[in-house]
Amino acid sequence: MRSVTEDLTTRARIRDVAIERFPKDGFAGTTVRAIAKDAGVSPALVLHHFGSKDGLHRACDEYVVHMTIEMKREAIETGVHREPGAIAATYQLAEPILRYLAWTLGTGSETAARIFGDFVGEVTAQLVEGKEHGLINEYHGDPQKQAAVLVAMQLGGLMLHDQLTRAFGVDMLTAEGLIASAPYTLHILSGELFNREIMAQTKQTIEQLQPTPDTEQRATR
Amino acid sequence: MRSVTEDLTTRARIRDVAIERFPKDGFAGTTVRAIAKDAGVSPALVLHHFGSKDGLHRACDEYVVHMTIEMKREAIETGVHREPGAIAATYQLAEPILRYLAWTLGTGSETAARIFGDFVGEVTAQLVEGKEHGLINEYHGDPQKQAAVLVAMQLGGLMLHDQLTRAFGVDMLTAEGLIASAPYTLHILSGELFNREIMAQTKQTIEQLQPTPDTEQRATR
DNA sequence: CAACCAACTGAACGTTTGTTTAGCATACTG
DNA sequence: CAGTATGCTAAACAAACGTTCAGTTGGTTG
Repeated sequence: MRSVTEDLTTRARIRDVAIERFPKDGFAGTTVRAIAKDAGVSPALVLHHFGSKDGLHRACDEYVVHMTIEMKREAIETGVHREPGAIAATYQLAEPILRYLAWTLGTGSETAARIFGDFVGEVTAQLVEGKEHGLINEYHGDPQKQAAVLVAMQLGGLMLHDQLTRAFGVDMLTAEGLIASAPYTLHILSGELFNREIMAQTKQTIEQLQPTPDTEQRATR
Repeated sequence: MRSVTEDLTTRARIRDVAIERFPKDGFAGTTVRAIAKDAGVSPALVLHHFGSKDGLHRACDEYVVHMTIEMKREAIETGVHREPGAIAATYQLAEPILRYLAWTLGTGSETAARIFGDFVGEVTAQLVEGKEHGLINEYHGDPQKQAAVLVAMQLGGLMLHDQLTRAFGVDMLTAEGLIASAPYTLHILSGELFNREIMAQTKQTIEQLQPTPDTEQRATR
């Protein structure tokens, strides 16, 4: 498989190197000199293009957010469930992007909050729409909070891809890994794993521990 | 509420400062001088007690793993669901521990693999036992893989606690946050959120995309 | 009291860090 | 052809880094 980074602008090549390095060694742990060496340029050029190390960080964030949106759009247009070949190609290209995304989400940065917020917004809409299409039975309480928990669950798999890769023996950031793990995820989400009565009962027990609603607005169904 | 770090050994105080700093600024981003300043000692003393910065890192890992085991044991003994006051106190003490844990899991270190592996082992046992007690209906495929996905989902909430805290308006690393979010989690796990038929059907569709089993050992139910 | 040991510090060491600056080549523009 | 951006580098800079070392406390032991 051909390397994608062959025929790129030098600027883009530097950025791509940074996107690979930051998640691996952290921001402070990644030196400008290391990035320059990987990209085959002088350290000065990195700063010539991005102004500063922070500037490079911002550029990486911007690019990854942009690519995430682009990937999502493309996935929808292609039709995710119908073309496993296409989604595989997308994933192949996007592995560093996903890795960077997972890293950013763990940093608690402003970008992380933005990405998480976007996902929650989208899933919230899907929850409301899903009730019409029949995919969603009924969400509990505030749909936005329901969406946030759902997104956190999903992203957990992304952030722990290294561990899941070890557990499954397949790279979790590829289509193959997704396909291998999806049945296990769906088994849980379809309610087939846990005993429904016991879980529902536990839920009620915990709901009784809720602090008094005070003057807070209460979420309605 | 009294600070817990008042009447501690200097060595312990340094370690606790490091446990707070590492997740916030990363390992490379945290300087020995900053740790020393926070602990009110000289930088030289940090290295006197831990040999090197890496030694301090190892000591933090060890301590957090130890505390995690201790907390789990204590939670079981106290009876998690019966004494909200006790669990609250435990959480109060353990917030930095949980934060450090979440950070470590994202680094892909050896400690992260160990912790994740421990969790998976425990949940796997719970899955098998759960079938007898009725909590578990039936797990899909390999119980260890099922456990891994489950653990990743759970830890997703831990690793994204900052985002969930914002979404819920309550600190997710406290008992209050746990209680606030638990009903939403249980709503999903009890199969009340998604339409079961559609999810089960999607699962079957994806199972058909599975690569040929080749010579791999196949997981049995 | 002398000897000792662990806890602790101030000052310094050599490296590495992000960044700056002056300058070189190439290619486009008038 | 002169002029001027653009992409790029080598060399150097001050600051900050992890670490070392000699030396000072204060309490314990013989």
